[in-house]
Amino acid sequence: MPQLNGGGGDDLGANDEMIPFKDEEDHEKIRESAFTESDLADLKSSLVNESEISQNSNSAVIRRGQQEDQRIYTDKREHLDDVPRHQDGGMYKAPYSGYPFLMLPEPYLPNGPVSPSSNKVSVVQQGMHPLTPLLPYDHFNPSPPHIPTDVSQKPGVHRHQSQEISGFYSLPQGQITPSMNWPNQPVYPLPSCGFRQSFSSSLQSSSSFPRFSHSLMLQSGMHPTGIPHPAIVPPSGKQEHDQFDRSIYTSSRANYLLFGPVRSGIAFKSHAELKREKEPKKPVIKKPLNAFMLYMKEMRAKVIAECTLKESAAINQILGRRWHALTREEQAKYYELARKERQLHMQLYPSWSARDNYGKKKRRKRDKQQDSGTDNSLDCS
DNA sequence: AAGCCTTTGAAGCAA
DNA sequence: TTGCTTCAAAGGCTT
Repeated sequence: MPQLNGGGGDDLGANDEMIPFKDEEDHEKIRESAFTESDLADLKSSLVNESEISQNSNSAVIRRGQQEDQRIYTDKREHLDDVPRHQDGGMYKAPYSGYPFLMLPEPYLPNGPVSPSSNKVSVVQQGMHPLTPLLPYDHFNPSPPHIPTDVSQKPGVHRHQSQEISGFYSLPQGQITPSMNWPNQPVYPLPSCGFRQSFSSSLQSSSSFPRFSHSLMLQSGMHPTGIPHPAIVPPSGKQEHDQFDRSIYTSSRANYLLFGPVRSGIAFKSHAELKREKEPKKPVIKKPLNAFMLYMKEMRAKVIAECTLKESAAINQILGRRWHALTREEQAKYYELARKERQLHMQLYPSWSARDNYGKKKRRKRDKQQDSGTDNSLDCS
């Protein structure tokens, strides 16, 4: 299995990267009872009950149990390592286009070169998982014979560049595809039926910039390297708006200077406000996706098509069941992918912390639970 | 318009 | 170390 690199090499939380498999028996039971595409109708009708069950059971207890199981499973990881990996030998076709898996030229990476041969930029095809187009799934083998997988990235430990990453994500030298338009392209696989608009081509013109003229690309949604990145999002959707407003303000101020306060028709903002406006808003760097999130991204469209469902909550319940029904090997693909995601994320944003995004939501779930009193579990009769 | 729902996993933090 | 909290995605729904 994605080896999860046991052996003390995996610093990216490999120990908790595998789901708890209580034992084979349970797993088989899960698989037997797992959602099948043929019983879609049953699923829809039972969905509520399932959610009720899952909600009524103490989630904290469940989590705790899972964590314990994870510990148990950690011990089993040696087993997993014996499991044939990616038997299909095919490509991992995750459509997720999370990180571009760029090979950043030295000047672009805070920590220096990714690899000795890193003077190139690799980009993934749009609409595909960054690892997909370039990497046969065999590349996910965490222990390529020639590449050490040990990346020490514990908190507080210097995150050195992973040669593994460079080995994984390199492209033919100098290759840049015109598809590096992360911010605008949907991260999702677009099903053939297309419930979304096609990829934006706004940055297709990026092919016109010979290499990253990064000084011109330092805008929201772009990594400081000048490379757009899906993990970077504007602090709010209003950013363009704000800039627009500012331009209006600028011209209005000119009017004020020319025509005075009456004809200019604006009330000037306080010095503090002006200062605040001048400070560039920090783009939000999102958390890297975990294995389940990657799985959801890949499978959501499929579930939507199969179940004719649209509500994410319901879809996620299905995906949660399917996730548990996956074999170790199947899950391992996503754990490994998630590990790569975290590695790359750490390389791109060495100083980023998940804590940075805390408090983004205005109303915490906890607050709501306090408000509602005690039990907010579903009452489906 | 903003938050909720729903899932699992990773990370952060307090005890 | 343990246990809890928050966030990551997503889109319909609720407030």
